[in-house]
Amino acid sequence: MTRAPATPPARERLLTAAGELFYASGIAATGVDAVLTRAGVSPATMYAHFAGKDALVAAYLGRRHERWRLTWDEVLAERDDPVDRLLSLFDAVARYRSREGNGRGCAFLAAATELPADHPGHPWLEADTRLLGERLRELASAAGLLDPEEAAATLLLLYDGALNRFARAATTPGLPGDDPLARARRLAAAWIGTQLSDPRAG
Amino acid sequence: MTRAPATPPARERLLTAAGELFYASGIAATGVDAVLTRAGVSPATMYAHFAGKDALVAAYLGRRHERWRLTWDEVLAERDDPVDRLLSLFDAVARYRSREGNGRGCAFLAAATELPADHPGHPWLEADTRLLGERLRELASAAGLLDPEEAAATLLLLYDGALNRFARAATTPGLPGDDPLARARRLAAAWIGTQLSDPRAG
DNA sequence: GTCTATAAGCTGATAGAC
DNA sequence: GTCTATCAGCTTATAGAC
Repeated sequence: MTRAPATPPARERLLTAAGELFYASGIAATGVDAVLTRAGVSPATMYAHFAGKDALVAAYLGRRHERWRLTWDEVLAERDDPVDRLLSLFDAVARYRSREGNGRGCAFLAAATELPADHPGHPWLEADTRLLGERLRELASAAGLLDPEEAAATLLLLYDGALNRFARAATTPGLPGDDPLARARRLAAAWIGTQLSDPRAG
Repeated sequence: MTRAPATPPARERLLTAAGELFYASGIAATGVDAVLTRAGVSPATMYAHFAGKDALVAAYLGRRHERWRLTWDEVLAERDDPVDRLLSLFDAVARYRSREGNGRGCAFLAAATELPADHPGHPWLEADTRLLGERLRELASAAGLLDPEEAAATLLLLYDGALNRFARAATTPGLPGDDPLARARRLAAAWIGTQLSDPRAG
């Protein structure tokens, strides 16, 4: 009855600990020792599961990308109106935040500033960028916007802005307590409105 | 005739080299050796000018903050119209970029993800955040906007968004080649327009 | 067979002595 | 300016517990 599961989640605990520490303190600043201690895993076990720290970092980024994509899928599945589907980007971020608690902005952008270009985790950064661009272009097109490319660029600007505000708020406590995500969504909705009603806008 | 200047710019060369390397490769990933080599300075000389790497990092951030502030001052001095003065934020970034070439987004935000909260350079990150907020509130107020706080938050969202787009573009080459800064300025100008003409907006 | 505990080697960076 | 001590972080090896 009180038996441990047949496959003890050593790898799982490593990924969880790595996710928390890498995101909270930065990748370079987080030592392997800290991850091992938090996960309660011995070095030998870790190196049996991952080739090294770089591989652990890559797995951390891959898992984060996967969860973000699933969250967005989930929100999209609840939306029918084409404009709502386009704006679902912001709702998905809100849900991801409430679920995983990413109070320090975009993990992929943070990783991009820390990792060299040939790091094994780098493909995940590009995957994130590509997913955002492609989906937004599709959704904008489906919403009947004249220039999907333009729409994607505008929404990405607001999306990146909101995430960056979170990152800045994390470093400077005294900031005004408004919600950047709600603001970004409002601005996006207003902009989409101008695109739908006035074909000459731009 | 070929005499070196009376005050050889050892400290200056160090700050220049540090600025280039820290910004391009990240602070944690850049070793002191690399800075010394690029500056052509010996370790002893460096430790005579700076207590250690942390102090060098703090000086790098301080200098960057100072130059950014001066650039914005410069642009502001050329603007008379209150709305132009409010939008000068984006023109100042453009000028700073063309002058210092910051192709990888906001150095302070990047530093914020890399440095621990008790790092000696941390006050500069807060100084940057404070300068942005205070100035924008003042300029928004002078421009006659109803809610300067709201205006500052909106412009900061767009400002952070543009800088974040630069950072993302640096990691993923295949992105569309539009100018996020021009887009942010356009969106800001349009939003300000709604605030001036329609007092009930929000 | 999988995981833990401990310890030691290696690399490179920081710091300081000469 | 050179050269070396010191230290931290990553990795691997050994030995034992469930």
